[in-house]
Amino acid sequence: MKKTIVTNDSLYQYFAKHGYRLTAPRKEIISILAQNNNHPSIEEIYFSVHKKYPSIGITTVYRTLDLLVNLGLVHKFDFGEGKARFELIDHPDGIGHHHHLICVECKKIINYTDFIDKEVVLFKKIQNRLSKKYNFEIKNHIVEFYGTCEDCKTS
Amino acid sequence: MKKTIVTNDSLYQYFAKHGYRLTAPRKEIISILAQNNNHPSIEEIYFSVHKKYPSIGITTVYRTLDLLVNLGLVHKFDFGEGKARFELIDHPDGIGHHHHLICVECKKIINYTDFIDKEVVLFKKIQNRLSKKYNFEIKNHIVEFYGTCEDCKTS
DNA sequence: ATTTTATTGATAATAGTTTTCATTTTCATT
DNA sequence: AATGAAAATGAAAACTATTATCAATAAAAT
Repeated sequence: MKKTIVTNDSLYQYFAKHGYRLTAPRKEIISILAQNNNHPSIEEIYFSVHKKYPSIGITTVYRTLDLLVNLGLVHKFDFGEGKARFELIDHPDGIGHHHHLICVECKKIINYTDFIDKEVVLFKKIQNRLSKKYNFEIKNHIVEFYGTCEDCKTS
Repeated sequence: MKKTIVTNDSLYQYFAKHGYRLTAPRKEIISILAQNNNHPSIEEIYFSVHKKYPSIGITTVYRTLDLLVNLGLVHKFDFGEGKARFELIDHPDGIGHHHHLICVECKKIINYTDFIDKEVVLFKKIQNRLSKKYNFEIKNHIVEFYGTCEDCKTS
């Protein structure tokens, strides 16, 4: 799946502009996220990165994800499993953008893209108004439907 | 703030139907939630309930909230603070329904109701299609905009 | 009344995340 | 290229929200 990844150069600029450094472990973590749109957890990211960069510590993964969230490059999800999950933010109207159906029982997550167009058009409008009204710089949004999935309805 | 609270009787029926009992601590917890639309945390709920019902243990609060979420009466939020927050679910088109703006830095939460009508109309349509397509029983939805608030933009 | 089943509360255990701190790396400036 | 300042890293310890355990209690069914 193709993501609208920024080039290393412009990423570098972006980090520098905010006073941070685009180091090897950070690049590796971003690269893993770019290959993966299944909202991986810290542990999953850690293991993936570890293959290419065995010296990495899990603390760095935590810190990097935190940084990426604050830079507005990554979104942090909590689907009720007791651990966070992460995903690179595409342009909200770009390829790859999706919303979620979440089963409150088994925590299964379904990505859907139906209606995304209509949702995005509405949200763009809402976002403009809200950011002006509250002087709030909106970086991304999430939409989630909670309920019971096919498998858990019966049992 | 008025919530569309079910009466004790019908609540009782609802619990019974699912094989649960509407006990004193559970009633107290629900009552606290009904008075409070500021998404309280477990600890906050615990302290509130404790005033009226001092013998309650925090474990019961955890368990009850978990139950209420599974029954579809309460929504569990995670705003990135490392702890959950809860809120009674109103009818999605009813009074009190709101969406959120969340500051990724200071975790401040702004409830907004602007555009709720349009959002709700669209979501009702989406919800119908999704629940059929995925055979998923949707109980509620959330919409959240993430970004940087007024105060944190400058610093 | 009695039996069964669900619920409760205290405690202990778990797991995800954060803090601390000494070491290393990166970048800007010689 | 060498140096110094600032930022980033990794290991370990500390923290904290949440969950599991288990004996005691309360509620419903018989």
